[in-house]
Amino acid sequence: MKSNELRTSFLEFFKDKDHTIVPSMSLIPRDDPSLLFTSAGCVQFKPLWTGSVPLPYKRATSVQKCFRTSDLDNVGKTRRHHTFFEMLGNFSFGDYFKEDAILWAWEYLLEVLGIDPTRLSVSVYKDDDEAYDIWHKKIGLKKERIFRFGDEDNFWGPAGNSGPCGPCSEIFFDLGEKYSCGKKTCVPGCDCDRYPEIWNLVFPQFNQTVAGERLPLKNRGVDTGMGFERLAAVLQNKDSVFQTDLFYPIIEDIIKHKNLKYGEDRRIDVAINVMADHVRALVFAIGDGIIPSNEERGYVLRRILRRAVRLCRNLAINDPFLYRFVPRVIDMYKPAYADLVERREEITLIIKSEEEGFLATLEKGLHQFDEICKTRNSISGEQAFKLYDTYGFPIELIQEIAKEKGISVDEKGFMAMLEQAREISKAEAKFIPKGEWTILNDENGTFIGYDKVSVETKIIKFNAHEKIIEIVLKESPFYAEAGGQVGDQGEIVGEGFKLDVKDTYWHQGMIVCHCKLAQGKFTPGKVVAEVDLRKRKESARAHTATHLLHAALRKTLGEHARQEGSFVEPGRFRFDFTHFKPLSNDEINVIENIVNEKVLDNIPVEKFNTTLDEAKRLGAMAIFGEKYGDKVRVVKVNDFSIELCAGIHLDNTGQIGLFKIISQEAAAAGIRRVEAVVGLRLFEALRKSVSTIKELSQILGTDKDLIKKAYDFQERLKELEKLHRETSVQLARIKANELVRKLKKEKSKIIAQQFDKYSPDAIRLTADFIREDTKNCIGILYQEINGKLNYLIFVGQNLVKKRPANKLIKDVSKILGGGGGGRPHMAEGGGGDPKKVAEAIDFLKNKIE
RNA sequence: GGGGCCGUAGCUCAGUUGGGAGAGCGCUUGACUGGCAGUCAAGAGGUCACGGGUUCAAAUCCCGUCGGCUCCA
Repeated sequence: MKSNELRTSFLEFFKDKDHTIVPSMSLIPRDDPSLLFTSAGCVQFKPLWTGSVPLPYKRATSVQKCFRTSDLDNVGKTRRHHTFFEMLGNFSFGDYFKEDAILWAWEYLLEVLGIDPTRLSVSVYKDDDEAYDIWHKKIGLKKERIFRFGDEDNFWGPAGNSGPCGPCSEIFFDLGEKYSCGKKTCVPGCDCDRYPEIWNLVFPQFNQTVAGERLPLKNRGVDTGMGFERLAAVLQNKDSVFQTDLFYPIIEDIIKHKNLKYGEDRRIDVAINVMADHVRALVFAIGDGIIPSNEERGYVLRRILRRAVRLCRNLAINDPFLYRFVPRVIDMYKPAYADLVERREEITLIIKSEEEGFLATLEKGLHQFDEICKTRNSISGEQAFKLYDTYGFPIELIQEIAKEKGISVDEKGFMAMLEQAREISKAEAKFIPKGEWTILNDENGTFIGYDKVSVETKIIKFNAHEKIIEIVLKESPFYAEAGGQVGDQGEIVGEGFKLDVKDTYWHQGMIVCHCKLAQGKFTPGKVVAEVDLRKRKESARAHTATHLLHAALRKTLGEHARQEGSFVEPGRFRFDFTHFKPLSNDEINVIENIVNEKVLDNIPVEKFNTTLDEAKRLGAMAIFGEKYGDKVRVVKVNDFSIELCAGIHLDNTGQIGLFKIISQEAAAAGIRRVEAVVGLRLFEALRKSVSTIKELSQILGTDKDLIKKAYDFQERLKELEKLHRETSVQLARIKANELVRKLKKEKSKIIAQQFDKYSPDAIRLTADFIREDTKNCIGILYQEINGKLNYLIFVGQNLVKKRPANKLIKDVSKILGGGGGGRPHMAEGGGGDPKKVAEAIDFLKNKIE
């Protein structure tokens, strides 16, 4: 069965059993900060089991995009590990339980897929007799094909650090003797390749807290996950996932490009597998809006890409290479993930430029490498770590190159330093209250902030740790960070205490206020919650302005200028959009004009809830990679701008006040970022710049052509500086001649001369000239500035060894009460007392005679 | 969120314990010259990222900001 058919057959099977087909969530998990990536099919459903949101359906089925890097080192080497994969799942929330889950799984495998039941065996949790009996009595599976395992294997979850978990039952497929590790202990569940686990049926019945406690789950149910790629390998009768139609077309492309042979040299096979896996993962991750970067998700992406590039090097590929296979991946996945198609060029470009970036980094690292090799023939742990940590040189590559050059690497020392760095990083990580959530009322807070900014309500959940307290309110006027708009700030006042709300965010369907205790002692109960209205207003100005900007960009630049992300805070915002070149000044002017026209037209901003279909019919813009429910909120300004958006907006565009773009830059390849300010903040900035210009015109003595005037001044200054330099040289020459003549006439060996109003440069030059003319003298040239003495001591070439100037100046400075230093032929000092000059000169006279 | 490194001429970079802002390439001009980066000479080009501090003196030391690279969480 082709994999594209397999997907549909699964969804159709469960649809027939009254399941709602739910689309895959983005690889970026929404409102779950404990997870970096969507790592399983159940992630998007977590709040449905805990009951923190109302149930939209009781049964669901999905094919979920997933991303895991926990086994990164194994990817490509084994027949079943990969970073990106899809998971087939069926889910029940307070509805059917073990029996139906098991019977349907069996039915699907046997009757739809036609799998030979004699090749299947199962496991259950050690004391889960209920599941055991269903397999044994209802299905009729023989006892020797049912295994009981403990917590390690048959208790699942939670995904992330808290949430639903429970016992599970796994289904294994027997590939046959030849894949076995041969040990006597080789039974289903063995680590070797013989019995891949194809389906895991989880029965979530507990809600594990952050602290590790397991509470009964409100909507206990079923959560199953079947590895799509593994299943495809079984059905297509392939040795490994890389030979299925989910990978092989990519592999074919790779070997065609470089005339490689697949299946002959394991080392080459592994490299090709890794490349195929990683490029597929990159396409999906970037498709969901993650961009390679130096932090968080983006960093994981960067690491994956670099791992692949490094393996390219092993195949003697030294140019950007991976990006070539993006079209193939997208082509393969088009039937199930059509939205990738329109992002093809962008994804290709991002991967290509990241590859180029890494190749440049490697170039720099190689330079460092050579520097080290110049001086010694081994690399210490510290040096290896520096190459790795500062120059981004993968340790594997350090070893490879060292091997080529025949030098050793202190791997133990390297690992020790890496471990140390990890510890430091962990220890300093951001403080999140580790305390326990106290649940006073097991209902969900509701957001009422669209209409109200102040409300009397009560605390229903809280998590306090010293002065940091996280709070869930029954009714929250605080907007939680979403859609790029920062969370509201404000205060919560209760009996005998006051809390400052520093931030508000979503956590598993709850609106959480991150607070700091400002006054009194915290006790839960009735409170008055009030949003900081001034900040809220300024945020709303900025947010409504992003919508106008978005529309103006599309109108000016074309339909491709689509929003990629935004960051909205009081009075200003950043807006990222797809566009391939910088905006010209003309374009910026046009865009600003359009937005400001809409502001001046004072158009009402309509906000209403509707269905997703209706919103689409209206032509609403949605942000790519965002997931929307069936009910959506639409924000509409005439026909000019219609967007899906849950953010806080103004009542009419006039409240924006004024709009101005203040900067633009590249956010990533193919993505431009503009920053703009609005409202009061913009007004403040304008006021400041007007007064700056006013002051400037006063200084420059003109109120027009300021720029030309400034250039003129600059030009004039340069001329004068040049003239001054030339004069200084001549003056120094004259002065030097004079002093040398005097020296010779007096047959003295010391020159002491006051040089007031000379520049340090001129004094130095004079000393240079004197040193050219006479080799046997010591000189001190000094000047008085602000009642203190600056001085320069020089020593003739023949005396440099015997009486180095930098030593003399230490002693002279002691006499004068200042400080100084320099080089043997010339030294400078300062801060001395002018009255003691004579004493210093006497000292020098003594030194030379 | 926490570290490391970096920011100096158009480009690639050097700049010792704080004490004259440099090299190579490129550019301009002139002379010489039959090649492969031709040779020689002269010249232009710098807010040493920015803002504070320490100091008689900061490209150099300290603090902060911005930007780039990089490692970890």
